[in-house]
Amino acid sequence: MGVSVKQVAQLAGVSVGTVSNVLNRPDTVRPETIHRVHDAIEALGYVRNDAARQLRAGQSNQIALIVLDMGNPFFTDVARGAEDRAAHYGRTLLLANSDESATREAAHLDQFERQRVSGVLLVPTADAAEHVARLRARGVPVVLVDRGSGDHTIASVAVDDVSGGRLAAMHVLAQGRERIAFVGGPSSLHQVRDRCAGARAAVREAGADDLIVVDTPGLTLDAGREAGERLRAMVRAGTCDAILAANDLIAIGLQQALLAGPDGVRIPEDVALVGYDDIAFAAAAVVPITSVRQPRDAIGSTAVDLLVAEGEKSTNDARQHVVYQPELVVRASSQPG
Amino acid sequence: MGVSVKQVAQLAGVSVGTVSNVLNRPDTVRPETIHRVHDAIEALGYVRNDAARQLRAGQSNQIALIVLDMGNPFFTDVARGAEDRAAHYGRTLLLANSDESATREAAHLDQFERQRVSGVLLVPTADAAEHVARLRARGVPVVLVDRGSGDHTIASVAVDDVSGGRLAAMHVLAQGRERIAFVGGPSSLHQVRDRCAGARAAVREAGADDLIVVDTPGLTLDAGREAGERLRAMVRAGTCDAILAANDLIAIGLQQALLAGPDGVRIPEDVALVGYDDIAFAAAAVVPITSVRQPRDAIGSTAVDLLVAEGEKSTNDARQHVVYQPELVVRASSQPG
DNA sequence: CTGAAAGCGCTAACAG
DNA sequence: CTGTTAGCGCTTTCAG
Repeated sequence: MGVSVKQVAQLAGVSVGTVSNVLNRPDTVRPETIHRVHDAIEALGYVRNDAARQLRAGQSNQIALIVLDMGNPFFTDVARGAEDRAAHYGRTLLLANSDESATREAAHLDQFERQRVSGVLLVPTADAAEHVARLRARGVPVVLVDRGSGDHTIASVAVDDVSGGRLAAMHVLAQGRERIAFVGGPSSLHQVRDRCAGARAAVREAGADDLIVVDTPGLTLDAGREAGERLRAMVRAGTCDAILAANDLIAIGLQQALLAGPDGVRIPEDVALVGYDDIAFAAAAVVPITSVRQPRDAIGSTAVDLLVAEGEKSTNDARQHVVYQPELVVRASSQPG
Repeated sequence: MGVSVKQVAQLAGVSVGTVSNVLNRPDTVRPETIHRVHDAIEALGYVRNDAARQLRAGQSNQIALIVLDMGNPFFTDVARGAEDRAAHYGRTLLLANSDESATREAAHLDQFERQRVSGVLLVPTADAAEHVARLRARGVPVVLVDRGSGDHTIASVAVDDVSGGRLAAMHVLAQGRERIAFVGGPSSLHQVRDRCAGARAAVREAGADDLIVVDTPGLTLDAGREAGERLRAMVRAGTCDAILAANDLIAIGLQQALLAGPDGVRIPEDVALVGYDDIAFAAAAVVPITSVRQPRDAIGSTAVDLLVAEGEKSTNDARQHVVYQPELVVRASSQPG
């Protein structure tokens, strides 16, 4: 079948040990021998077999990243940041998508464990705790991404979502809006809960009406559209004058539904709209969407840094928890009007 | 380090061969033994080592997919289709991003070759021919995606981009638009060349002015915005009344720049805009964008089908070439005005 | 500086 | 039905 070191060695007239040395520690081999070996490799089209190498080594140099939704540009940006950083450490990034499903998440984790990846970056689903515990029990380094871990022994990189929710709410409150809705879900996701909690706190402090919470089955364009149908009626009835979305996909979907049809409402005149993540498409929407920006690249690259640092710790050492502060980017969808 | 079959065998009081049988051919093992082995696996937290298994097997059951831009929802949709289909065959999909760079593409291909993936689905960069030839010489099955291969011995799944370009052009020509621009690049990409060629052919046949071709450095939002700055002036000067974009990211970027500022132009009154791919965000743009739809999921899943079929062929057999027909989805950005 | 040999964890014969 | 054993391709001592 494949070409192996043995054949290379034979053609070059050396032993397999020497071929291995040429490949991994060229400085210990005579230049002329190196040359001969390289010629043989070229001639035979030899390609190293990672499975064998990894079997020998005991683990791979691959890092896995599991995100909640590959269709969300927020996560592809995080992935890009992680991939670049991983390359910097000479590691490969394996990308997987849980689609917010704990089952799919578990399946991917199993697969990665069998592959003996050197670590896992996980944007966890709601029910991830158990899977994570199992992984760590087996000694697989884990970094939680886009979510602070309550557990001090698990490293994490996150954005202060409570603060982000507060930021969004205070922005619309400052314009005198008082009937504020928060749209997102499932509420089992921490991102959703925290952003909602932040918004609710701001609303309470301002003495406005209680936050209207609209639950959605997921953080997608479609979910946003569906919620928008319901909210359009509320806006027309005057029971809602500002909407905070749990992410930009929801916000974009909401906007489409709010503007649509003969009974469409005006943004921001009738209702202000604020998204979350500040993906590139938020600025390109029908009415450009105000959004809470997260440092997407930095989240990914920092996660890789933490994972690499993880290698040097024992299970019970304290872990690092990086928390970024979000930032409000104001656009037309919430312009005072 | 890790727990191996040997330890499982010992605890269960059987031999390693039996453990392997329990795992891979349970029907050949007495139920009670199976039970004992499973208990031991559970107790020890045994996880199969894929590297060893794969080394033994000679190749993995992983399929690789390399796309041009993970940030483009078109490709994530293709990837989703491929992943689902791969799972259906009991295979895992490895996802990688070349970012339109032949260097990155080559690096990923090398990596996948070392991993002995069972095949590669490739959305090729402009300079991929050489890499592909090398892969195939080593016996790695390859399916070209989103691009018909001139070579009959390489399987491919594609969309008729010439036809798609023609569709877009005929649509705006039918509205009496005669000064049509095509925006996209780099022109080394076949997608760009074919779509442009189709548009040009339609324009010629209609006897309109020659197609104005605006080259961009990539198929991204940013590239679209930059091109939009230039085109806005042309529209105002009356030298352009319709724009065909090589994809939706370009179209969305274009639209942002065209509408922006005090000298912004109106869409579709001053200029019609047509995109390509029909990603979800096209419908959510400031002015919803008319687009040429491709069957994204089907492209991904068919690619996997072809790759699997590939397994049974010898190098010189003819390969299958699936070509989908695109479909025009008309929205406000090109509404007769 | 180079060669010989052991062994990583697994599976697939082949014997029992 | 179960046990024994020979490698898969590689790296890494340990001798030469």
